Amino acid sequence: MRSSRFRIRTIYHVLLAAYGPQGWWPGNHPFETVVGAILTQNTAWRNVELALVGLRTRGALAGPESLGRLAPDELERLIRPAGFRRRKAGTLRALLSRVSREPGGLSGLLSRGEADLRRALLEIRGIGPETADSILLYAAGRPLFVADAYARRIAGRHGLADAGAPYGDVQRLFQSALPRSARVMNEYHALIVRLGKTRCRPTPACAGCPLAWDLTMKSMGGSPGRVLPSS
DNA sequence: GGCCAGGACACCA
DNA sequence: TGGTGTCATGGC
Repeated sequence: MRSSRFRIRTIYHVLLAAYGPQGWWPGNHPFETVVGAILTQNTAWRNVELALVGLRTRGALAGPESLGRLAPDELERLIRPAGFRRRKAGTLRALLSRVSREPGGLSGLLSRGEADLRRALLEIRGIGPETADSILLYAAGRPLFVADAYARRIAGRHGLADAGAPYGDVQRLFQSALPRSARVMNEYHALIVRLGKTRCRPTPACAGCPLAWDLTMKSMGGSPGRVLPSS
C-alpha cells in the first residue's frame, strides 16, 4: 500500500491530466470572490453566476460599501437566482457589518494572519468552515485545502480517512500531503469538485480509466472506486 | 415532478 | 454528540 501522501499527490496529478486546469476565480476582485463563496453554499455555480451578474449590473459588487447601499428587499431580489435568498442576504449583511468594523475594511480583514482571519470569518453568522476556507484560499490566497463533501468522500473511499471523518481531519490530511501552495490547493479543490460533478457510468471503454465512476456523490451504492491502484 | 447543487444552522434525543 | 429538518431556486 502506497503512503497516503503519495496517493493524495497522485490523485491530484491524475485529475489535472484528465481535466486540465479549472481556473476557479482567476481574475475576480476579492470582494466578488467573497460574495460568490457565500452565494454558492449548497448551490450550483451556474445559479450563483446569475446572481453575480445581477449584482454586478446593479453596481453592487464594486465593494462592501456598494453592496451595503442596496435596500434589503433589493438585495434579496438580486440574489434570488442563487436560492436561500433570506439566509444568504442575512449572511452578506453580517459580512458587511463585520467588514465595517475592521480597520482597513475588507482588505484589512483579508490581510490578517491565517488563523486570525479564519476565526473572524467563522464568527460571522452563516459562514462555516467550508465557506471560510474558500474565502481564505480564493480571496486571501492562503494555502488551505477546502475539504468539501466530495473531498471527504474521496478520502473515505480510498481509505485515506474514515468515512464521515470530520472536516478538519480531512483538511489536515490533504494539507500534510501537499506543498503549502495556494495554487495547488486552488486547483485541487476545483478538480475534486469537477470530478464530483462528473456523471460517469462504467462502459467497456472505461477499462483502465483512472477516474473511478463511483466517486461521484450520486453513486453511493457502487463498489469502492479507486483513482489509484492499491499496490 | 423529482432530484441535485462549490452549506450552515437550529433543534432534538 | 449525532441525526434531521429547514432554508429556496434553476436546470436537467
